[in-house]
Parts: sequence; structure tokens; C-alpha cells
Amino acid sequence: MANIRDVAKHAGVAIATVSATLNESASVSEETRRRVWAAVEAVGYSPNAIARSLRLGKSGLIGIAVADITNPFCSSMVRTMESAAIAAGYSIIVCNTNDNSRRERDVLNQLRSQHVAGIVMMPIGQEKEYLELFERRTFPPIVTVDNKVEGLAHDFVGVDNRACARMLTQYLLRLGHRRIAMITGIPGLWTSEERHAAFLETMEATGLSVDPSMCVPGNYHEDLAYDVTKHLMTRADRPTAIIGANNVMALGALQAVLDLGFRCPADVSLAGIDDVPWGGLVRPRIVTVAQPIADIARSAIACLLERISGAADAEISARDIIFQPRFLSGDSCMALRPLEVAALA
Amino acid sequence: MANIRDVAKHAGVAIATVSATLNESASVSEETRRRVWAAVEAVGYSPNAIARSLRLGKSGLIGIAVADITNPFCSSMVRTMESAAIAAGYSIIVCNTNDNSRRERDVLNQLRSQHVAGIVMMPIGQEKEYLELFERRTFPPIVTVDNKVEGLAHDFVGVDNRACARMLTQYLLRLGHRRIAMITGIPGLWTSEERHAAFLETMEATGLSVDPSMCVPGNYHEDLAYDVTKHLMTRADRPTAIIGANNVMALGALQAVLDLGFRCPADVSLAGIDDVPWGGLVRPRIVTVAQPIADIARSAIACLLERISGAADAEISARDIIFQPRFLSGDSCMALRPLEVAALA
DNA sequence: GTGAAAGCGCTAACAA
DNA sequence: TTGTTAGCGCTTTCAC
Repeated sequence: MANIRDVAKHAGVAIATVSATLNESASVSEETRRRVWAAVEAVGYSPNAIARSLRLGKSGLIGIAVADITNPFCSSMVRTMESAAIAAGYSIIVCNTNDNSRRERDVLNQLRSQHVAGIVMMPIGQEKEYLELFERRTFPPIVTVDNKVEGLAHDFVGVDNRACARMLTQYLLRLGHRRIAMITGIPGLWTSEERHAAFLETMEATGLSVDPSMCVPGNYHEDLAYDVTKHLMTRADRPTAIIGANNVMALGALQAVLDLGFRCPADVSLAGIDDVPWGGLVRPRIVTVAQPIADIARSAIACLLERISGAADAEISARDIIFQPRFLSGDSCMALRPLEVAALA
Repeated sequence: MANIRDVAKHAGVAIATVSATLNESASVSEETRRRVWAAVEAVGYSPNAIARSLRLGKSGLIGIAVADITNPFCSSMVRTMESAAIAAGYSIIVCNTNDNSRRERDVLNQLRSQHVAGIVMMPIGQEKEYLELFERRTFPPIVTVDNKVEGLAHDFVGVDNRACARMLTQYLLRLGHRRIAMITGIPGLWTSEERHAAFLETMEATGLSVDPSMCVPGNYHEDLAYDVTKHLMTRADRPTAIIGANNVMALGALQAVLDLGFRCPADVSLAGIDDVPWGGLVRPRIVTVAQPIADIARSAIACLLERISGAADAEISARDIIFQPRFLSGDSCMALRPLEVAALA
């Protein structure tokens, strides 16, 4: 592939002149400029980004590590982040960690060795692993999104997870439900724990104690939520309502409910966190709290760019940027005892 | 960030020795090896991938350019491709072209300048643009997926698009439908034209002529399909069945049908190409032909790796690898005239 | 088994 | 305004 030397030779000028012309880093005569551009065309030259990065000590790349690109929440986020990054003159490298923390570590190391300017990560590991990693090696600026890892000194952008769970729980309580189950997220993850805790708190604030067996761990995927729901629904004391800690788990739960021959919401009410695309076409429409995905994505990139440019001095301690969720009603929930609802209103 | 020189200094050996140790490219004494690894740990060294790529003249990267990462068809494909690439020792760079052919050209140039070993692309441009681009610059091996650009000398992996449209059309014909509309894809794209042509052919083979106004161009997105369907359904001679040329358009059509107060399938039958995740939860379940996404993705990477390694000599002309789609029944279609169906059976 | 040195393609400082 | 040159971090001959 043609390099800058070929261009220089073809144009009959020095290498530095070609570089100056292309980068407009020094003044070049009109005549020379024309010759250089003609030579660029003639030999089909385009700069070698690798050499350029090595020389400049920076790559113009932002790394994005998401847990599961096939989750619409992640892919929407990636799309918005890409636009924001491009608008700022960066390109992005998207990596899928597949909910695997070893793979996540590999991805982080890979991005680091590629000298990305910064990393946006949707973390899925534990504090200890990250602290160990970040202590041993220096990393470019990192912004975490969606799931917070407490104890890390990185900016975080996400949603108010407690509010998410609280909104749904209160909604179900107002509908008269008392025996509410929750399919939580992956145990140990902040989002899971927050949503779980807010659920318990809200229940207890109403004077209800929650049977621990009514909170079953899921893994943010459809399959496990499906199995777990089948168990929940075949118990003698089955719940009258189920909250899925994320979008795809709520869908998995719905599928299980229907496959068992139950009706939703007549036999059981369902609600979930995070909107899904075409959520409006799923029947029944699932009651949901949605996150402002585009805002989170743009905010994360903005945050990262500040850290990269040094505008947000490294000395400035980590910031949390928390967005409020939005309640989206549906018809997957039904009042349990109409009279009691009236009494509570 | 620590570099190889720091390691050498710290270990008290030469730079070349460190390189030899890390890459096992030459024999190093046990004692030296230990010292080197200890130094690597001590200074937190990891190789600079940029410098390594520059020196080796190759990046270990595969570029993937998809039209719209939020389309579940694309994201599933990306996930499988990433696994396949990693298994082969490559990392991937995912780029979103946003259905924008200028952006696609930029992406291709960017990947080229990053010296990726090869590119998998879901093309959205026209033959002429690509020929122009590829004539002026040399590119690494490219494999196109999903949408074929005729006239390009690249391997292609995709589905039998004619079979997709034929299956759905025949199914609807057997159900007695005669006034069938199609929301086609982006005009000029191979997938769109193939699906469209097969629809027309199948209709004509049954002795039916298709009113051209019954084939309306969509853009593979939900919004336009929604609008277009509203028009179709408010015509005096509205269709009794509609085929969406891809998954999200079928969903958009369904939404429009429902919003207009029509019932599906009682008032209009609907069918689409490509499965959607949670398709089983959308009501009614849309009749679909699904593509073997994982097979296509794995096959595309395998194809690309062959070209990269030179196993498939550049002289070997471009191959088309075509998978057959799978019919998935649903309940979005209804027999128009039961008696006629019986007669045809 | 180990070390010195060239060079991948580029940019920028400096010299002409 | 243009040309020469050092050096980014790495790998790899080729001496030792």
C-alpha cells in the first residue's frame, strides 16, 4: 500500500512537505499543494493510522465495552455513543464482553494496549477485580455506565435504579398486590442489588414482609427468567404479580406465564425495568419504567471527553450522573381487589 | 506507560531479550525468563499494540461494518462474528454505517487506514460507488453479507432472498389472498429487489397481475413502514394481506394496522422476512421466514479468514454462499375464502 | 544466550 | 517555503 514516501517521490517533493500539506501544519505554496494532492490521488494514498498513532502517541479511538450487544438496551446505547464520538472526532471500537468477567478483563487490556483515548464500560465484574487490574496498570480515562461498581474512582452515568424498582412496586401495591415476586438481576451487581433493595424497602414501608423465596436471582437473560417464572407460578402460594429486573427477563417471564396456560394480567400481573423496542406490540403491553438511553449515552461520552481533554482534572473526584426513569403504563397489570384499591387511593 | 525498554532496564537485560521472552520467538534461559516476567509485573508492562502492528505490518483486527446495530438481525450477527473472530485470534472493530452510504465509505476508509486484516460488510451502497472506491485504493479482503452488490468481486454470504419472498407469497396465495401488498426494502438494494422480484414472479406464476401501487418502497425501518401501511389500509381497495420485506417493517405495519382499529389477521394478514427476538410474544405472532443468522455470521468470518490467509487464492473468483431460510408459522395470517383454500389444497 | 542496531510510516523540530 | 532527520515502541536479523 502506498506510503507517504511514494507520494513525495511522485510529487517530486520532500516527505515533510507531503505531511505539511495533508495536515495543514505548515504553509505550503499553492503550486506544491496541488502537486501533492495530485500525487496522493495518483498513487491511491491514505495515511497509515497505525504509524500516525504511534508517532502522535494517541489513537483517536474510544473503546466501548458492553455486556451483550444483542440486548436492545446495549445496542441503542452503542449507536448513540458512536454518533456522539464521531461528532467529537473520535472513532469507536465496540467490544462485547458477553457477561463474562474474564472476557471483560481481556477487552480492557486489549483496549489499553490499543491506546484508546478512553473507555466507556458497562461493567459486570466485582470491585476487587477492577481494583486489582487498575492498580497494576495505568489505564486511560474510563466512564462506567448502567451498572456502577462501588469503590471505583470513575465517573458513572446511569439511571436511578431504586426509583425504577420503587415505581413499579408502588404501582403494584396500589393495585392491591401483596404477594409480589421479583426476578432480580445477577447477584452482586449494583443494578441488581439496588433494584432488589428498593423493592424490599418499598414493600416493608407498606408494612409487608417479603418471603425471601419470592426474590429469585435471574441473569438478565430471557432463558433463566423463563425457568424461574415456571417455578414461581407452579408454587402453591404463587405470586399475584412478578417484577422482572430488566426488559428481557420480563419478556421471558411473560412467555413462561403464557406457556403454563395462565393469563396475564388476569392470573398474574407483570412489570419490568427498561423499555424494549416494539414493546408496544407485545401483548399484553408490559408495564415498564424506561431509562433515557440516548441521554445516558451522550452524557457518558461527554463525560469521557472531558476527562480525556483534562477539562475535568483527574483531581476532580468521580462524579455520578443519575437520570430519572420514566413510567410507561401497559396492560400487564391488573388490580387484585378493586375494593381495596379504592380504599388505598 | 511502561514500555519494553523499561522492562529491559528493570530486568537488567537487552530489549531483544524481553521481546524474545514474551513472544517465545527465540530460546531464553530459564533464569532470564523469570527475571523478565518479574520485571513485566513490576513495571505493569503490556505491549503497545500500535507499535507492534506497525512493525509487523498487520493489526490482528477484523473490521465489521453493519447498517444498523440496533436491528436485532445485525446485532445477533455481530455477536456471532465476534466470537468466531476471537476464536481465530483476531479482535474486531464494529462500525455502524447508519444506512448512510457516505458514512459507509468513511468507515471503509477508516478501517483500511487502520490496516485491518479484513472487512465484513453489510453493504448499503451502489455498485458504482464501490467500484470507484476499490479501483482507486487497494483494500484488504472484504466479504459482503446479507446484501449483495452485483458486480463486486467479493465473496458473499447471505440467504436465498427469492426463496424468502416466494415462501411467504405462496403461503398467502394458498390462504386465498389475491390482493397482496408488499412493503419493499430500500430501492436499488439487491435484497430489496430480489424479494420484490420473487413476490411479483410468484404472483404472476399464479396468473395474477400485481397493481404496481401495491408495492410500496420502505427503508427497512419501522417508521416509514408504519406510515406506508396507514396509506395502504386507508385505500378503497385496501390489500387483504401485506408482506414486510424485513422484520422491523412487519412490526411497523402491524402497529399501523392496530392503530387504525383494524384487526390482524381478521381484517388483514401480515407476514415478514427475518425473525425478531421475542417474536413469540408479539400478538399476533407474525408469520415469518427466518435466516440462519449464526450460520451466516460464522460462514462470513470463515470465508474472510481464508482470504486473509491466502488459502482462497485471490485468483479464485468470488463465491456466493447462500443459505436457505426457514418458515416460521404464526397467527398473523388468515384464510381469505375457506372454500377456495380447500380447492387449492 | 544475549545485545546492538535497523527500520515499519509518520510528524515535528530544525536547518537550509 | 522546503528538506533533513530523530524518534514513537516494537521485532528481527546479525554479531558476539
